[in-house]
Amino acid sequence: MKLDEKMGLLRTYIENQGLKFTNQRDCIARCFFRTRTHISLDELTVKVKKEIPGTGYATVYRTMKLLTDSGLALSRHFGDGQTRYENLPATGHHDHLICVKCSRIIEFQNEKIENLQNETAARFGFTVINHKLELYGYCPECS
Amino acid sequence: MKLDEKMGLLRTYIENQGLKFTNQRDCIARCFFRTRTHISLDELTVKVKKEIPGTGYATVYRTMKLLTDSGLALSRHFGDGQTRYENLPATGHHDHLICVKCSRIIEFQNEKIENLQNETAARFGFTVINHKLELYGYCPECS
DNA sequence: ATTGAAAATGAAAGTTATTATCATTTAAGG
DNA sequence: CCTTAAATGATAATAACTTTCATTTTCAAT
Repeated sequence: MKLDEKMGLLRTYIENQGLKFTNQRDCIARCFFRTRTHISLDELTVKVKKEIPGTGYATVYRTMKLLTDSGLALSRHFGDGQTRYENLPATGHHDHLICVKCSRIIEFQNEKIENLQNETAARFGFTVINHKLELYGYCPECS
Repeated sequence: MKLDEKMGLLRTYIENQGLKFTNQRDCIARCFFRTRTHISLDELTVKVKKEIPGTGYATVYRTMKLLTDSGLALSRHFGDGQTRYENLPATGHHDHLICVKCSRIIEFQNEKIENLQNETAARFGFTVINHKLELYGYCPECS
């Protein structure tokens, strides 16, 4: 999805909720949409402050809540005690390979795994709406 | 693995580390090994206090750290902001189906998924030592 | 059994990340 | 331009986890 498209969706979401589209929200969303990493609130706040210096952590926090509620961002926990936010995958869902030594994170997709997941869930009568698959181990450099 | 076997492993681990096997550790470990749920520190502390009333949260915390370090317990995060501890699966690894409405957790195993995971990781040169697969959705009662 | 050094304990304080509060400022429709 | 509800930023409150410290306990060596 293109940046403008995301910004449009955000604007719509905000208006539908009777909320207001502010400078800070615009800036925070753009900063976030630009990132390719799994960014934390602290890291994002630093970026945002470079563009709008006075911006408070609380505002970044609240805006990321908006973004996750609207489905434009995903929040995840990897193992350090921080919530990290990630952009929607370009195409379909993706999962993570995490190096336990150097903390490198690689993303991957595997449709076969997804299918098996749905099959398995169906056996228990579950309807899956989301999933999380993380493989922990050693990356090529660390093993 | 039988209870006695686990207690033996714990004892060995503790002795090898030059630590001491205390009443509290014995009680906390037994209480934990008895549970079938994903128990939190608070919940476990309640159980332990029924057997050794004075026991402090910090001791339970430290003992569960011992248990996870020694590999006799697994710690997990599901979505409420709590660390939960679970017993080693009886046979192989298992994963979780989590109902987003009623929070029910069902465990399952699927060897085919495991194999695909290893295959996928290998393509990136990763050596997998552990993984986490959680499927979020609606259980039969909630859907 | 007694003793002494090292470790464990429990209470309480300290951390850290997250969430809420509140006085002030701002967006956006009329 | 006004009004008013919402947003902001500073700060306080929470919640879960982790550490500290004075006291107690374990356990190996008497």
